[in-house]
Amino acid sequence: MEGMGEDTMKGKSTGRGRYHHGDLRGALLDAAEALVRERGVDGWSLREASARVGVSPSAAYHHFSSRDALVGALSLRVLGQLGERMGRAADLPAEADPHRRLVAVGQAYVRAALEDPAVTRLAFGAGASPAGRGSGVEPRESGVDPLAPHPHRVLDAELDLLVKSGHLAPAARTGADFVVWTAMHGLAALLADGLIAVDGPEAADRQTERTVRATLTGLHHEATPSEPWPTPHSAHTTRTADAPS
Amino acid sequence: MEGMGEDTMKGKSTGRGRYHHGDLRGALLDAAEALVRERGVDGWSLREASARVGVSPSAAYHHFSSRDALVGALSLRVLGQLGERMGRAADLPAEADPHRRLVAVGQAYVRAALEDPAVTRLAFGAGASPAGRGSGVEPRESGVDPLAPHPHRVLDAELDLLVKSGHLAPAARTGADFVVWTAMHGLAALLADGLIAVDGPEAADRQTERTVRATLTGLHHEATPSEPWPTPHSAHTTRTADAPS
DNA sequence: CCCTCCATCTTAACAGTGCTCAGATTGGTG
DNA sequence: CACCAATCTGAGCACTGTTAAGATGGAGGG
Repeated sequence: MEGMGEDTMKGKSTGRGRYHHGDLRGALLDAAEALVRERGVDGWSLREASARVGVSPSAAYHHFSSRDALVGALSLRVLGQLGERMGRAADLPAEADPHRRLVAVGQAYVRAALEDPAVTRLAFGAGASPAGRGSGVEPRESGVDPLAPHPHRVLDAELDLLVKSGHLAPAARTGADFVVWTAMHGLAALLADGLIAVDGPEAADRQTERTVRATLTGLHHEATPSEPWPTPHSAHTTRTADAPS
Repeated sequence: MEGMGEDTMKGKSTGRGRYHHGDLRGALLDAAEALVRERGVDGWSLREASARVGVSPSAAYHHFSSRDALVGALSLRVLGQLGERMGRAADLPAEADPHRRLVAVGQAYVRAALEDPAVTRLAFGAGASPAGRGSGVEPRESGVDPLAPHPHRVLDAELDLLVKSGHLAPAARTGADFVVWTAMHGLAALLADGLIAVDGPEAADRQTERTVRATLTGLHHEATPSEPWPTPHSAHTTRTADAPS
């Protein structure tokens, strides 16, 4: 779905051997994303990404001021894609019920974390790195579709819709976005970090639905008893701190 | 509260110059934790931690099979401390109301993330690293109080109590721990990753209370309209992907 | 057409990293 | 006291992020 189409202009094919790559910045982002997916958030190096693109290590520094900047840019791109995905999920004509729309948004959010845990982890965590903020020179945020909405904004719009349609009391609207975001994000983070395991995307969807609905109507007001539940990857049981020789 | 008391047995003082350190493993964990606090999850090196303890870099490898193993052990220790903290918060005689107990547990969880974002991030994220699982030799999980309960277990017990006291329908009990954990964890993760900002611990406490209560009674059934809300550190606005020279 | 400009990329190098291995140093045990 | 096994040291390897100085070649003006 990506990784092909390395140069959009000019002839030739892979860009290997070409001195001027065409879109090195994008290619580096692609390579980094693939590496993150393959080997985890930190299981790769700038040099490796450069080599994969067919370029010397220092070439990357003409597009990103540091490795952290690369990660930050990738984070932005992934967050944008996530926002788009959420928006698309909400606009599916399947069911126009505002509750269902919100559930769909949450499911898109959580599924992304389930399908691509490492990339999602990177996307969420890039802001906390020490050099994350002020390492750059110029803010020109190229490479990212500036129209791509942040996940939080998509959620916010959805809640407005919920109020307008009379499904949420205006008094409860203030800050409700954070409550719902928190719920979605918690599930996504627990899955991405491997602290919880579910078997299959459908199970994740059910869990997401219950979580989102609970924040709206409350666990107290549940009708249907429910099905198989996540299993905790209990760190105390599973993970071990080892001592060698 | 920690970092002092380097050698519990034998005389001398700092352990510097002593060939046998006494408790190098613990000292390394302390140093690593301090470094994480000071410079972020990845802003430190094994060598640096070793140097801070006054020991050669390779000494660490007699206690941890790799750097990742150190991080994993630290994660376990921090999670244990978090569990204890949650348990303590629940047992405060302040208010015995089961709802309030659950809120207190959540507040302990979230406050930890707020006070020590980097360490908390490490604690949660250590399991997802590629070498996290099978890198070790022997599972002897020394150094960690084996009685320290995992946060999830504390939460679970609290929900049982909620059912026993008639505040939660048994039908809704199954999987409710995951729903509540998800909510707490989402807030903690968003705060630790800097995707949300609140001003002061009290604001965080209020947000936590609302979040936990929402998962129980639902946003729909809220009575009191509420106060200042978190501000999104909107990544699209704040963070920038930079391009040099 | 050529020629200059300058963004783009390269080669070379530096300090610092995780990790290994052969050997020095010890506290405890026979 | 002598030994042993645990503990720590020192040197060294392959690799990392990052920087500096020089090569390359596409774009635009003459």
